[in-house]
Order: sequence, then structure tokens, then C-alpha cells
Amino acid sequence: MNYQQAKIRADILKALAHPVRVLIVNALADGERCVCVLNELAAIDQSNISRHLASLKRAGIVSDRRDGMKVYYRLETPCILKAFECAVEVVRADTKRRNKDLKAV
Amino acid sequence: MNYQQAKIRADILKALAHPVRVLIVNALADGERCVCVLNELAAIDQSNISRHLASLKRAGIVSDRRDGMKVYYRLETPCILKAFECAVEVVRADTKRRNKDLKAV
DNA sequence: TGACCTTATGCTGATATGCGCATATAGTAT
DNA sequence: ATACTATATGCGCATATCAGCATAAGGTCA
Repeated sequence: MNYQQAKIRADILKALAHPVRVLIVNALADGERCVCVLNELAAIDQSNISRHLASLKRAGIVSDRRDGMKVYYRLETPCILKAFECAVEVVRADTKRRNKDLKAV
Repeated sequence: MNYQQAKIRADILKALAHPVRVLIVNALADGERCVCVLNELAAIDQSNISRHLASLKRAGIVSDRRDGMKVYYRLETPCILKAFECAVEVVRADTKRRNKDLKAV
């Protein structure tokens, strides 16, 4: 793998690497949602959610569709959810390891 | 999922979200490597590689082992590689979509 | 048209990240 | 102890990211 290829992968991961964006992607797992609903995922300004959605869209992870006044976002590549499972596995393994280290003391 | 849980996942993804760290993890896929080898993955300062390794370690993604003067790093959770596959899938799907859009014009 | 609702964008400041250089630390060897 | 190799850390600078506020832009409805 060369640097350019690594950068492409890194950019996708970076697009996912924020708590609010993780919440958004997770919420979209079951299907499309309008911004108004996603707004309630975290206690932050509406403009902020809008920007997070924009960066997910830029990365190709979600796409949007307007219906009247509302805009609906949906996952373009549900495989993204696997990346989360993996993250959980890292944390779980890490916790287990640290506990073992503690016992060894 | 609450914000705290989302943050934990985001922190793992963030630890992976840099071209150099992607290169490192990719290089470790086949087994442990010493820093001296990882140093050659990209044209950057040695101190920089060291820091990237430290952040991967902090996240629990790699672990290290000293042998004489050398320090060897290895993947602690190989499932990380799946996250990359997923990133590739996102890019591929995105490219395909854009091409279709172009044809539609 | 004007009032209203939903979502996006410009601006600015605060904080985080990444980099190289110099230097510290750990280990080996003479 | 000295010299040498390998890796990590302190520092300062440049740039990126994120937040909120204000406001624009797109759409509805009376």
C-alpha cells in the first residue's frame, strides 16, 4: 500500500471519527432519518449537526434527499457499521488485557 | 447508543485515521515489525513515527515489546484490518455512483 | 407577498493534531 | 567510562477541527 492509498482510507475513517458522527451513522442503521430527528441525538447546535452531515456526505458515507422542507439522510454503505463493531472489539480486548495486568500486580 | 459510547468508538477510529498510521497497521498485518522497519514506510521524521506508534498503543490497537535495542510493535486486534476493507468499499461505491451521475448528464 | 419552518453556510475563537528539530532515554559494545 | 544505535519526548509552529451565533437559502402555506 502506498501513501496515497493510505490517505484515501484514512479520510474515510476520519469522517467517522467523531462522537456525533458515530451517533448519526448508528441512528441511520435502521433507515433514513430527517435532520430534525438527528438533531436530537446530541445536545448541540443545529448548525453543528448540519456540518457533520455534510462531512459524512463528502466522504460518500451518506447521501441525502429533500422532501418538502425536510432533508432525509441515509447510509450509502452500511458496511460502515462493521467498522464500529471492530472498534468495540478493540476496546473489549484492551479492557480485558488491562484487567489481567492489574491482577498480575 | 449514548454519547459516551459513541466517543469510545470515535476514539478508536480517530487513532486509525491518519495515512501514516494506516500504513503502519497495514504493515503489521503479517506480524510484528521493529520501529526501524516501520520508519521506512513514509518519508517522515523518526520522531513522528514514534508518536504515531504511541497513539496507536494508547488506543489499544498495537502493543510493543523490547528486544535489545529494538522495539517491536504488533497488532493487538487484527480485526482492525476489516475497518480498512470497509473504507475501501465506501470509496469504491462512491466512485461507481459518481460515474453513474456523470453518465446521466 | 409575507410569515414561518427546516437546513446550510459565513464568521470567529478555542482546542487539537501533526510536523521537524533538538535532546533525552535505553541498550549494546569496546 | 565512552561511543554508538534505536527509540521516545519536550518544544514551538502551522494547520485542521469543532463549537456557537447570526444569517442565508430553500420550501410551505395563508
